Order: sequence, then C-alpha cells, then structure tokens
Amino acid sequence: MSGKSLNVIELAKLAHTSKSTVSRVLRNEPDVSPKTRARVQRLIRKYDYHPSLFGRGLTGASTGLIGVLGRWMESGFAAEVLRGIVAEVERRGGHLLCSFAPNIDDYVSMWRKFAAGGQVDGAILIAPANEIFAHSVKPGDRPVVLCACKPPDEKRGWGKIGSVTIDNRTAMNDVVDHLVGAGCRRLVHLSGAPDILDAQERRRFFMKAAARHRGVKADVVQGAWTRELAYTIALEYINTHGGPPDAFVAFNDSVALGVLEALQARGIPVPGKVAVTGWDDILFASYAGLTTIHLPMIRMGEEAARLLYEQLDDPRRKVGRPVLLKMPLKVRSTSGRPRK
Amino acid sequence: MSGKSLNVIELAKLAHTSKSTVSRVLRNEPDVSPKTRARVQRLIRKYDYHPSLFGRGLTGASTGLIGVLGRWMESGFAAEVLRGIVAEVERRGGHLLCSFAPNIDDYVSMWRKFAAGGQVDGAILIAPANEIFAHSVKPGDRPVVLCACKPPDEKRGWGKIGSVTIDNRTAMNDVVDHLVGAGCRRLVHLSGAPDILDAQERRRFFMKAAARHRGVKADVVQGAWTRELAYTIALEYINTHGGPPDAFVAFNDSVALGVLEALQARGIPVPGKVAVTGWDDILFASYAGLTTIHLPMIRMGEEAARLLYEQLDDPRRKVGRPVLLKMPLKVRSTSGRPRK
DNA sequence: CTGAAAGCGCTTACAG
DNA sequence: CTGAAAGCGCTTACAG
Repeated sequence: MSGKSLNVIELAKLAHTSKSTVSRVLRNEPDVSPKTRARVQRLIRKYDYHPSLFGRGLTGASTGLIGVLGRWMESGFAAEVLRGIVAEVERRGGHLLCSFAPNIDDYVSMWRKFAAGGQVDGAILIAPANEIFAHSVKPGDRPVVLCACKPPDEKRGWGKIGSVTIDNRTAMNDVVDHLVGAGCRRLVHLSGAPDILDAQERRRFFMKAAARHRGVKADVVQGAWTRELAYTIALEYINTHGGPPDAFVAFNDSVALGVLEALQARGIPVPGKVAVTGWDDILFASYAGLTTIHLPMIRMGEEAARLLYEQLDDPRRKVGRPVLLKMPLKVRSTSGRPRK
Repeated sequence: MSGKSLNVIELAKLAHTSKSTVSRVLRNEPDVSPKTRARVQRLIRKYDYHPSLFGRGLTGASTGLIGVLGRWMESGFAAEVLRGIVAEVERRGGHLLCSFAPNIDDYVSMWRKFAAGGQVDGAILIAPANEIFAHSVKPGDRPVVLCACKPPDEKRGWGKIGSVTIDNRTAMNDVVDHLVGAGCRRLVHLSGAPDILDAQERRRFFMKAAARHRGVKADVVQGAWTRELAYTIALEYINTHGGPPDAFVAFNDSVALGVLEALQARGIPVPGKVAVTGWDDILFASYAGLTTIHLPMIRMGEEAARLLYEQLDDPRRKVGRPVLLKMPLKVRSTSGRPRK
C-alpha cells in the first residue's frame, strides 16, 4: 500500500481496471462482468475498504446519511425517538447526522441546510415548534419527515410532507370511557404547557370525550406542568374544592406522579377515593401501578425512518404520507372504581 | 442567484474577490483586510450560506463532525450519554455522526473507519466490548475517547487513549459503609452480567468493601440480571435461607426493583426487615425512595466530549487522559436501620 | 493582503 | 462491458 489511504484509484490499479469500474462495483451497478466484479470485491473485503463519504457526497450521490434534527434531548423523548430511528437506519446500513437546536431560528436554519441537500439523503425533524410552518418548503427540497408534529394545513408546501403523530383523540376517549365506566363523574384534566400541540389536543379531546357522557362534569386545570407544580396545584385544588374530584387525568406521568404524591401527603386513598391516570407510560408508571396511555416513542422513530425511506427508495414519490399511531391504554391499579 | 446552490465561487463573484479569500473569511483566518472580510461576511449572512461539508471534508480540513459509536441504544445508557455529548458538541457548533453496532466486528470496523480519518474530526466510543483491545491503535489515528470503558493496559497503543470511567470502588465502599453503619451484617450482592466490566468491578469491590468490616458476612448471587430474574432469584434466596439477609445490594435499580417487588410479594417490610440498594438512580428510584448510587450518565458524555476537544484543539497533544467520575450515594428510605 | 492552480475521492455522462 | 475526462465545493501551498 502506498502512504495515502486506499481510494478508488489505488483499488483500480490493484484490480487491473479503472476507477469507473470500481465505482460501478461499489454501487452494485449491473453492467460489470462477473470476473471483474469478483476481483474488485475481493480487494474491497481484503482491505476493509469504505468509500469516502466526502468524495461520494460531493458528486451529489446518496451517502446513506440521514439527518436528525431535534429541539433538545432534555426530555428523554428525543432520545427514545432516536432509538427507533437508529434501529431502522442501522438496518439499512445508514448513518445518522444529528443536530439539536433549542432555538427555533437555529432549528429552521438547520432544517434548511438539510433540505437544501449536499449533506444528507433526507431528514427527520423531531417535534419542531409550530413557528416552522411559517416558512416554506421548497420544490427541490430533499425528503423530510416530521415526527411528533403535523403540518396545520397544506400551505407553503407542507401538505406533501410526511408525518408521524399520535392519536390523542382515540386515546383520550379510551381514558375517559374507562374512568366513567369505573364510576367517575367529576373529571379534572391537568393539562400540559399551552404551547405544546399534544397538550392542546388532549385538553380539547378531554372535553369532547367527557361531553359524550351524560352527567359527567369535566374541568381543566392549567399550570400543573411538572411534577412539582402538579403536587402544589393538586393540593390547592383539594383545599379549594373541599376534596378531590372522582378522577385526575394528568397530561403525563410526571404530572400524575406529583398528583399521587399530593394525595399521599393528604392521606387520600388511590383509587379508593380518587382515580389518577397518566400519559406516556414511563418506567415508574408500571412500578407505581399507574393507569396510563402508552406513548410508543420508539415506534414513532421507526415509523418516521420508514416513511423517509419510502420516499428515498422511490425518487418519483414527491409526497409523504401522514401516519397516526394508536396508543394503548394500560389499565393498572390507580383507576379502580371509587368507593364513596 | 444562479440555478446551482451557492458556493465559494458564487460568493466570491458577489463579493468581487476570489474563492481563496472567501475561504479565508470562512475559516476566520487573520490575513484578510477588514473591508473585504466585512463584505464577505455580509453576504454569508444575507444568503444564510453554509460551506459544504463534503467539499471541506475532502480536503482533509476539520468538518466539525464528531463520531459517536455505540453498541446499541436499548439500555437507555447510550441515550443518556449521548445527551451529554450533544450538549458539549452543540456548544462548539459541531455535529454528531452516530453509528451503532451491536456486533463487535462491526463495531471495530466502524471504529477503524472513524480512526482512519476522512470522515470525522474525532470519535467517542461508548462502552465497547473488551474484545476491542485485541486490536491496535495506529499512530496516525484521529483522536478517539473511550466512554464507560478503560483500556486494560498500555499495550497496542491503547495507553494514549483518553477515557471516562466511573469510580465503582469508592461508590461501593460508600454503599457498604452506609449499610454497615445502619446495622446490617449479612450483605448479599446481586451482581450484573459477568461480561460487563462494571459488573466485575462492583462485585470485586463489594467483597473488598465488606472485608474491611469485622463481623460482616458478604455473599454474591449471580444470575439476577434483570428485574424479572431478580424477582425470581430474590424469592428463591429467601426460601433457601429462611429469610432475607440484612441487605440486598443490587447491581442496578432495575434489579433492585425486582427485589423490592419480591419482598413486597412476601410481605417483608423494607427497610424494617431488610435494606435494599440500587445503582444508577433512574427516575423510579426517587419515586420508590430507593437508596442508590447516582450514575452521572450525562456528565460522562460531557466529559468524553471535553476530553476529545482537548485533543482536537491542540493537535500536538497526542495523548488523552483518563477521567474517573465520582458517583454520589443517594440515601433514601429503603436503607434504614433494620429492626430485628 | 490577494488570487490562480492543484488536488482531495468520488460519480456521472460520454465514447467506444 | 470498460475507460478517459469532467466536475462536485472546498482548502492548501505557492507566487505575487
């Protein structure tokens, strides 16, 4: 081997052929004689040769690089979705180019960088803030898939962008029906932060779900956005209303945890006196016996990657499709029939 | 703008200068007149221009790309470490090129690809299997940092590789001293899978820590590697020994969870009759009041990235350094003084 | 301080 | 089925 690292030219010399032919073998093109192909492949394996990402990328050819853009990894949500993406991308022999931008302007800039091409084959945007829809999708954009986010309308080219979202409506119906079936009549929803789409949806679907039942009273309480806030606000609610409602429907498991702690502090039995439900199904939920909605974070990542590959595999397909994932209700012990 | 995407040549034309000068401005080189620099920078901002990763990479210049190689994301461990890496890399304006290889041969192949250059500036290897040390580090390798893994010796060039590991010895001493201080005399360690370095270390340090105390009996039980297995094995232990020991020291929180469930199933009070400790400090630990060792996964990622940048910032520095992270003991309610 | 030229390692038409 | 040539977008000496 010469001093420089192995490249198509060196490989061509060793195989007594041209770099064009080596390139053809590399990309599994059909028009190569079996003998030549075998000779080149043997050398590729012998030297564990991998074509340069940069050389290939510069020509505009596919690099197997999939862009992943997230707001941040704090939540654990992005990390779980990433696991799903990894599973699918790894299966295809691809690589992930990950960027994270908490700030929406940076996020948009990175999205544009991915979409403009010359970097990744396609990209997955994890939970972008809604401000992104004020920007336009360009006709020549690389395929992009939205994860945990859905374009609000067809405008600005967003109509042809694929997306993976969760079916909050059906899940919330399941929660409410289950609670009503268990005898609960006064339901209180501790909603999530108002700038989160899921929070808006769950809040709306909670009211709608309850309205389908006669004699059921539904209320929404804002501000309980974390475990700590939920603890305080649950106590406050109980003090103000002279006791708990029949059920607290928490925006997520952390909020439910805060509620459970508040109820425990006041010696109010769950589910004896009040039912509590969560959302997400994090590890502690199963430990605490929390009835909750299972959020399939890993599957969201997998589906997003599959959606992206659908478009990558068929370049004529210019339009992505929306995928709506069902979320199963996990009935555990915090939602038994109240004894009053 | 012409049809093709903006590049150094277009930018040079617009700025009435040459692509060499544009390149100098891009890389913040000193030898550019203030006027020219300002003119170029204005255009860069105006068009939100980002130099091509591929063009830059092909010349061998730094791309800001940091390679991350993991065995898999299943554990959640890699995901948390990744969060730390992201925090640090994002701060430096870099990007992550992530690959995951459950199989050791693939892992080694990817490591070599990163190390050979022409792809990333440097790489972080998360928890590689020990078989990797059978391979040699080459003199011209790009900087690499080991995370949650330490070279067993100086051989094959591994002596100059930086690493981030956790101080299992001190942490295990803390656990054992705490339990003995609480009155426990018979300690049982439910160890982790034998091919995990941390499992080997904790097992060994558990025995050593106990041996420092007179009258303390320490045992190791194998096979309890998951919550489910721990449940079964804890029950089995109790049946065989006519009751629990004074303390179960679990390899991690999931194992501790299995133990707690087994004790609950048998109606054995914790900490009244037996103490239980975990390791990792996952969310459920604080909920369950589990006394545990806090594993700073995010910090491990941050430290690994910092270590890597130390070498990247100073190319003369050919040798990385080892970092040993302390793990605080979180005393909660599962380790109170046993009442016997 | 500036610019022209070479070259990084590939792929892509094109000609045979 | 094969190869010579051009070119992707940068950076790096080199000459001025």
